[in-house]
Amino acid sequence: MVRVRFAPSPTGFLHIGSARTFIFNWLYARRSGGAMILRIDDTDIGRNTEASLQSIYEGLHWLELEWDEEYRQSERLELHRKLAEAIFEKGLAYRDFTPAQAGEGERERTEGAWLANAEMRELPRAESDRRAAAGEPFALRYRVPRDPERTIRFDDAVYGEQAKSTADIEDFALLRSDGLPTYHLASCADDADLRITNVVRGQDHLSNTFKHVLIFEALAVEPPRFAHLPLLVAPDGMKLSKRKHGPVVSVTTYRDAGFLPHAFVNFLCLLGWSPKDDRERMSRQELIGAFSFEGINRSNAVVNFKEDDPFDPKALWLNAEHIRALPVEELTERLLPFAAAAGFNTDRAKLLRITPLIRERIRLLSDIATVADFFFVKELASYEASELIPQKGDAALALAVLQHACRVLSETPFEHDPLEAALRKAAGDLNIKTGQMFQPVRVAVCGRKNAPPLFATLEALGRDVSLKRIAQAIEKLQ
RNA sequence: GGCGCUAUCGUCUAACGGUUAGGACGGAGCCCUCUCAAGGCUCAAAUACGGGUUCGAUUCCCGUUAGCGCUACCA
Repeated sequence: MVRVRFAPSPTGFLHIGSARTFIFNWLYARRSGGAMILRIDDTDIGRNTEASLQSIYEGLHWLELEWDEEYRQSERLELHRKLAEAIFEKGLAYRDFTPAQAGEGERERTEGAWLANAEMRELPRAESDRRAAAGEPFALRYRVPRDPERTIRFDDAVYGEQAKSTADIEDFALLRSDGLPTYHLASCADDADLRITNVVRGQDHLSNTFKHVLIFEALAVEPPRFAHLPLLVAPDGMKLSKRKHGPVVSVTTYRDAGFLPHAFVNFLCLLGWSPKDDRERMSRQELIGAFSFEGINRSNAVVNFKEDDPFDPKALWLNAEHIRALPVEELTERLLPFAAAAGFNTDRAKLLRITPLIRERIRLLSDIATVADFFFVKELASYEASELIPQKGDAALALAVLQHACRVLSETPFEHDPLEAALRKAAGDLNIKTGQMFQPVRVAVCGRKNAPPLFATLEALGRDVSLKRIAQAIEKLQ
């Protein structure tokens, strides 16, 4: 039974790289009929925030990603301590009474010194026990095999065979001097206890994995299968960080801008993974069906955002693709909150008529605010009278067109086909091109030149509004 | 500094020794057309560099360079 986990530390808003890690875990779990576990890695109590925790839940819920089990490391500290103790009793760890380094300061890197605290490593057990009993604080360090040195190995599902000499692994901490477990210990202890079969996480943990293999060995449990994911980086090649790159790395930014959760998941999947058959837009089922570790790349992927445009153009395109693939009813449902946020007075029934007119013209759900405003506002924003003048025409022609349109429209049924027939005939009456006929009418009713097809627009707007706006345009021209 | 990982169009990627190095986004152009979109077609655009191995390297090996990661009693 496959068991995978996503283990965020609640120290900031949900990062898109974290979301992607969740997704790859989830895809693998769903594909193999396994369990998806959410484990909150909150052992660093000082840095945890409730807001961050909420942001994780919020982001995951928005993405419509669900999990089967949930744990908090802070509630499992007994287990961590017990296992650390067991490792110590086996002689595979030692107490380090060196006071914790204050501040970050430059550490001396004289040859080998960083590897271990030789004095503490060799401290006789009796003395170690005495000092501990006397209440002297200590950190517990893993006693990495030195003599003879060994090669630690594991087979990464993405990066292949990995090997590292113990001569290059430092005596890392298992327990801090306040008794709390470090990430390495807590993570491995929980992975072992929760019977995690596959650890899928960011490549920044690739070199840590050797330490983890050592911990599993000390715990006498078979390590899980590892799969490391290439990192998401900024256009300058730097690892995406909440601090440096701000809102563009936050999942909620994409939600608020009007990305469809499935489109965003689709986009994230295509960063560092490929179905290898040129498919781009994929449904969730297709993603689950196509997912494999073999499809994962080994090099970092750039999220192509810019300062003036926070969204990767491909993400925008993919979102538009998903929008166009959505049934009108569902798209309308998704659009409703964005229409409300734009201050539009609307209801489901009205929006249902407008959705088909804008679905090919929006890339983000929030685009409804700028693309469909004229369907909702009472008064059109003011525009230049010159906009009403058609190609190869003048104000007089515009005026003639609008006056004629006014007469024709007041006696034409406001439905697509009759409107088209009437306005085409009107162009004939005036002996002008259809474009010259349509453009002034379009500007009059929409307030601008670029808008959805005219007849459907008129139909959606209705006779009263259309005629009123044409009358106002005529006034503007006089 | 040490250790590790990576390197194909601007970006995301395909090609697991033999291809005119493919697709997508973005860009340019054309077509369609009542405008804008959408759609269709076309074009420009890449194997970091140097050595090997091989009849033949994007692909395998070594080196260089560059980038990234780890090197905390953070995760």
